[in-house]
Amino acid sequence: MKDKQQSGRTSILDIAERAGVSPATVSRVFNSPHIVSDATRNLVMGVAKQSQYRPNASARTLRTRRSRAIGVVLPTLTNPVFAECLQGIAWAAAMANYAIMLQTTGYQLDQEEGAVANLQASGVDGMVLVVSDAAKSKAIQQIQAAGTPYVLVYNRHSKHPCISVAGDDAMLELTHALVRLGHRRITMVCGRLAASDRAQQRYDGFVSAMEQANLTPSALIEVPFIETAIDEISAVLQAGNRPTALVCSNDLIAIRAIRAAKLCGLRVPDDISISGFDGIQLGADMTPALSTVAQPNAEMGQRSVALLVQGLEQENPPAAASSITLPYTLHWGESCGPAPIDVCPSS
Amino acid sequence: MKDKQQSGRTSILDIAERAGVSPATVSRVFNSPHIVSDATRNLVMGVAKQSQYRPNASARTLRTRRSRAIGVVLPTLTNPVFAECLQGIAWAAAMANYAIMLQTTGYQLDQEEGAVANLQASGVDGMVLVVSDAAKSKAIQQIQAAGTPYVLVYNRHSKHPCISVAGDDAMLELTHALVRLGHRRITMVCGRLAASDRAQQRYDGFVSAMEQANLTPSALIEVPFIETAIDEISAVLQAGNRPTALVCSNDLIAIRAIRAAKLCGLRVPDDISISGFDGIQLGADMTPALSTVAQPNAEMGQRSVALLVQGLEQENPPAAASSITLPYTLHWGESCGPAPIDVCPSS
DNA sequence: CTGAAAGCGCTAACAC
DNA sequence: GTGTTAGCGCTTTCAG
Repeated sequence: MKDKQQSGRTSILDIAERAGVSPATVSRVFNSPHIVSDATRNLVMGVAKQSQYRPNASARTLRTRRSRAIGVVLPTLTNPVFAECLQGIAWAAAMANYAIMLQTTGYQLDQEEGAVANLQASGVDGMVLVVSDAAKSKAIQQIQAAGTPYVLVYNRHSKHPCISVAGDDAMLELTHALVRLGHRRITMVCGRLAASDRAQQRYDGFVSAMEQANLTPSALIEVPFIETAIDEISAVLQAGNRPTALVCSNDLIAIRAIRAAKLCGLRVPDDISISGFDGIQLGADMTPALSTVAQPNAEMGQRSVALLVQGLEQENPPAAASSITLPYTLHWGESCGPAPIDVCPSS
Repeated sequence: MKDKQQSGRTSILDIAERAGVSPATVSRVFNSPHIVSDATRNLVMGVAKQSQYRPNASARTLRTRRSRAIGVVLPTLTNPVFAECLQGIAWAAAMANYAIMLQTTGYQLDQEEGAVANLQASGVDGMVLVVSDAAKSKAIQQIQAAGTPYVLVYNRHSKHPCISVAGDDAMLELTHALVRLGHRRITMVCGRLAASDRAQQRYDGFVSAMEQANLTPSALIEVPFIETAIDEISAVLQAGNRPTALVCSNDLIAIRAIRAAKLCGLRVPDDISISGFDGIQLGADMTPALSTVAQPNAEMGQRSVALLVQGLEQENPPAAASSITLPYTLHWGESCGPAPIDVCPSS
């Protein structure tokens, strides 16, 4: 009598039969409830509930060609900036009733392409991604070739739909502020430029600011993104005529720079000012609290999903024109201060 | 002549036709290449490649009842411990050629159930999750009712397959070490116990250690998981007869406690020792470097996927018996030191 | 407002 | 080694 549901899942046919209606009606109850009479709807709902019926996603996807899944491609979760963003993505996706499929690239270009390929194979409806370099990303080309809707986050490029912050402006503003605090010898510490167009843009802003202030930016320090690199930074801090300020391309690097400085016996910010970029939450809980350019990371994730979903629903994929530039905030923590006066004078 | 592929995706039928073979053969080429003759295999592969053919995942899933997707349920990505774990999950899943679908619960029980329901609806083959309380999780019951294979991470419970670390032992060991350093007034700062069985277990270890040392643990400070709570901690530090050591249930809380201490004018570790738990990577880059019980977070993620996938492949769902306890490491950073001698004597 | 029937793209018996 | 065929569970015209 009740041996029907034992093997496999209950299907729409079972529900139809038990409710004494056609499968089509059951389908309607789930997809367009309002076009079904109250009586039948309640009846079907009841049967479905007590049979613990769950529509089969693959069958639905196969039929409708829409998976309600969106692919997410991120460099790493080891940097909290992306974790925070992903949290925003997850919230927004849940709100919009989409599932998310995650892929991580480790800043590796071949992995980016692989991630995109996997996601295409999984049949996602669209993708949210942060790539190394939007300008020459093969991964993006693949996506476009397949006609999959997509939105970039953090990346900033006029030819793509992007949710981003004006990193160059932000860095320019930050650098100016440092100059106003009396700093003259300012060095930038960057993640590998080749692996991040954001770092490149931030560097540009830094250089502009220095030029406008008639200062020569000292040689850029390029460090790996994922490993620690405290040694490279220490070397610079121990050289003669060391910088009075270190401007870092992201918070993680700044935190390590602070450690490097302290290990060198320098006080932050008394002896040296150090700034970050991103506004990760932990930055505010450290001591000294990190001075940084705060980006609305979770919001950026949410917005990217919102934009993508909107494009999906109205069958009008997000285009470059719908890009959104979000405002940044200069967070003055405690890691930056006036330039020290007792340091050996410049040159 | 070439107007076949313009609408929709190319299917296995197209490839079969173009290659002059049957659809079944094309299927075989993709699923069991070795049972097809070299000649036909190469032929089909060629046609497939140049037609940019990608097997349709939903159709395959519908037919085989296996999605090659695993669901992941995590409390939050705002705590790097879970982000690091997720990174491990992502790696392992990619290695094993599985996709991952992510859901976040914010430590909310109803969200846990919702997440599981969504994942079931998405048709994942199995799930990896960390729940608030393994002992009484309705979410886990749902999973079991549906017969979906699953593995818990961080949670530790004899009735479930778990990848975990002995949090109680670890905390006991840590507390003993603190006692050996001369600390007598040690207070534990915990995330809400109700929201985390890990915190509960760690607390148990703390209490055991204190009892073994014939010390009375001062009242537990319970703080929220996600918000900052620096004020609550400061209050305790400013009270008379303050603790000489703060034992925190996770690194995030420890970092905030360090800030609270410093804001109260206390030096860490000279005036007060503060320890964390989890071993998030950032802890090592801070100054003082965080003293903590390090867990192999990424590895825990990897292992959980490995265990799950193995269970999936051999159609033998992971059981409690296959649980794995991973070793923890006491990381002595710089945030803990000998108890100060100048503090007002106890009672 | 509801039912009948076709088929989305793929795999797995089963024949040859 | 390869081809034929029958669905997996669902949605969606098209009738009524």
